[in-house]
Amino acid sequence: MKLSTHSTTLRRAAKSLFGWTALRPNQLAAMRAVMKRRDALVVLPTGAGKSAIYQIPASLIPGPTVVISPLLALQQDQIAALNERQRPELRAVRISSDESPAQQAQAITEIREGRAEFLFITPEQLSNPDRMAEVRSLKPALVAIDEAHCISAWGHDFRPDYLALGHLIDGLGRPPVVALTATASPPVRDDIIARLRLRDAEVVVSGLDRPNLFLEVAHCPTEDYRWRRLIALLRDDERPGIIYVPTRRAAEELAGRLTDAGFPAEYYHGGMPTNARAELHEAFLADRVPIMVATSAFGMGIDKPNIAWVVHTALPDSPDSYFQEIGRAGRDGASARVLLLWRAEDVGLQRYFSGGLPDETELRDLSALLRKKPQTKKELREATGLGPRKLGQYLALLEQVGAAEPRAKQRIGAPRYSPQPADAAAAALAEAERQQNVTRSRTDMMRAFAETTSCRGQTLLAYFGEQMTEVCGHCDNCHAGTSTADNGAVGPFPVHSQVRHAEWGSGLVLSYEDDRMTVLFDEVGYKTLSVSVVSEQGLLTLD
DNA sequence: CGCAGGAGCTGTATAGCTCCTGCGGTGCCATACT
Repeated sequence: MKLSTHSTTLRRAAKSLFGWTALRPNQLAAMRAVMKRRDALVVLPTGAGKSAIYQIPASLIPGPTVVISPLLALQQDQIAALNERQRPELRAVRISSDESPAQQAQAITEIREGRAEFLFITPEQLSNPDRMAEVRSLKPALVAIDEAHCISAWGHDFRPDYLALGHLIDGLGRPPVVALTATASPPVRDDIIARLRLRDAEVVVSGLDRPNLFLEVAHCPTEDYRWRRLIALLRDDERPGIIYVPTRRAAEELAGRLTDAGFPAEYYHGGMPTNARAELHEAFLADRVPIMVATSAFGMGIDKPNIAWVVHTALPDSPDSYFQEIGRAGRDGASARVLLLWRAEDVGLQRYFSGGLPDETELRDLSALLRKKPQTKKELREATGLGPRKLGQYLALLEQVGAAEPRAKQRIGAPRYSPQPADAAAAALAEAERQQNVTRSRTDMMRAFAETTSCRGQTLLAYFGEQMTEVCGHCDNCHAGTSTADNGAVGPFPVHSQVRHAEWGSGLVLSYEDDRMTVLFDEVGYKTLSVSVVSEQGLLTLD
């Protein structure tokens, strides 16, 4: 049988290349989809052998594999791990701003001559049409998108080239695509599939419940109370852990204060020199740093089994970030503690980060400029006086509404049938508002998680579209006995059904909890509604 | 949006209040220097 042939081949390759004697059912299902040249979206926790899902099939399929990965440091680790094995069918090279033109040319040659299998690259590199043509000529047989949630998390403003990945894959000749991530809520999964334009994708999702993590939340009205809760945990548990703080300054100050108090701590944030970051990262992995105080910069690529606790000293921007960050604890299966110390005022910072709607006039002028002739970002910056950050955000928005597109030689122009500047600006502004609504509603959901007296495991997993039939038994509310056990609560509309609200438009029913239901609306984001009010007043209809 | 820190006022406590201003995350890349 053909399927079992693939399974046998895959198992044999796993044994030969990695020395593994078995593959997990999830791994095997995803690998078989890749072998059959089907698109796939894989949501598995880090450490579950996620990379092997593309690496093993890639070694078997003729033709090279393009690996799109967001961080150069992460790429470096992955390339080193592959090349350490000294197998030609696993050899990896890369093209990035870290390589000289000569090194870049050599990487291309190695792939072309079949001496290397994997080409690691960032979306920013591929968005250069000249680079794209070069990679396309290698005739890649597979594209792997690592940390695929970045498309949703970063694409909209921070790294706009992530948004264009669908186009970029088309530019490579549309080989099969496998997208991988450790966390993705249902709307984020949909976003990944839509943006990458995956066709009939095989979606592999593992169970998200982490029974060895004890979830705990404390409302901290004063700084002093927060400090005492933190110290209590550190006294209790001398194993290594991470403290997430909201700002760079908080990272430096808290690390200093803890060290003075007899808890040796280091700090880590994105404003530090690259080599210092690399050293700290390595020291933490090697158990030489017991306590790491960090901003969200400390994250991807931290695959350390014995992280025993994760503390947040402020409300994260979303359950997505929170789940990703607490997920780094207890990978070895040992019991681990997860503590959120928050105040309502924390929301202010998140509002600032999500703030700043574009200026419609500036958008219109930029759109008009693009219609005149294709220009480089530098030329556009000089002509408009916009900062690089703002310009990037505006161009991404205009691209989404069909009023901008990349051209050769790093220029950006207007598509042939692009809308009039005034229309483009209005559409782009509306899109920015929609994105802001959704982002802010995620923060609302994070706050709801912090404030709930129900089971936290159920609440968190409901956000990710997983309905737990029992209370989790590993959170503070379960421990205190306040978790209500009216499991499998049902309401007037089935979970995952499409509904419509007169004001908020269409949305997706995510979960029920007591008398509350959570709906994700396309335009305004997450909303929690009272089931009885919805029923009595007929607020929702099936869409 | 909310905070920290400085300025300035009050009005006699060499301190305490209020107001104002500036700041706040995540990382590619390119370019211009040394």
